[in-house]
Amino acid sequence: MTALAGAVPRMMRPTLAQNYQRSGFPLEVSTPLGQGRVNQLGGVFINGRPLPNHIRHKIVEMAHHGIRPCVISRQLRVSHGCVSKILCRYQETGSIRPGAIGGSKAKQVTTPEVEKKIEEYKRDNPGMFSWEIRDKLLKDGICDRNTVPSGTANSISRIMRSKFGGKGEDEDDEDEMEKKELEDSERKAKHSIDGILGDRFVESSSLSVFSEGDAFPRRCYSNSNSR
DNA sequence: AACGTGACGGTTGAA
DNA sequence: TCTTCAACCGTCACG
Repeated sequence: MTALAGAVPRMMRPTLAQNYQRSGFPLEVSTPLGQGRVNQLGGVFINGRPLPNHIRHKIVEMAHHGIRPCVISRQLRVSHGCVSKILCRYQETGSIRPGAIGGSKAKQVTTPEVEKKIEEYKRDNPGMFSWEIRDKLLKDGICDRNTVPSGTANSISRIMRSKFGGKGEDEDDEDEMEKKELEDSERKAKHSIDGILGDRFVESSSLSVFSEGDAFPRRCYSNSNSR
C-alpha cells in the first residue's frame, strides 16, 4: 500500500493482470475442485491458500539438513519466495504454521484492564457465560453501561476465544494446534490441496528433532507483505 | 545463480 | 443472510 500514484516504483510492474501463464504452464490443473494451479516449477498450489502442512514441514526439515533454499524450492516445486518466507517465519516464530487468514482485526473495544479482568473471571470460573461476565464487569464497577463490551456480549466471547483457544495465536498451544491441524488436514485431505497434491511429498513428512540449521536465510523481509 | 522483496490475484472470516 | 474489508496466502519478476 506504499505505492503512490505518479511515483511508481520499478518493482510495481504495470502488469497484464497476473495470470500465472507467463511460463507457458497450464493455468489450471484439473482437480476435483478445479482450484489447483501449476507454478513455474511445475508444483501444484491453490492461489490464496497456504501450502499444506507436510510441505511446510519438509521445507523446514530440509533447511535444517543444510539444504539450500534454492534446492528446496526446486525439489519441492515451491517458489523460492515462498520457501524464503516460510523459513524466515520459522526462524522468527518457531512455527511453520501460516498466519490466521481472514477475519477482521478485532476492534479494541476493551481496555487492557477489562481484558485482564475477563481473563481473571474466566480463570476463576471457566464455565462462566459471556453475559455473566458482562454483568459482573458492571457489578464490579470495571465498566459502566457505556463502556462495557457490546450488548450481545459478542466482544466478550471474542476476547475469551482469543485468550482461551481461538485461532491459536498462543505459542504455548503450538503442539496442541499442530496435532489438531494434523487431524484436521487428514479429515479435509480429500477436499484440499493436500488431497490434490496427493502423496507426492508425503514421504518423510515427519518432523524430526532439529539440530541447529545452517540453510536458513540470513535475513528476513518483513513478514507482512504490506500493500 | 541465489535470494530478498514488492505487486499481484486470490481466499478467508469477523464485523 | 449477505456484504464489506482487512488480514493472510503463494507466485512472479525485478534488482
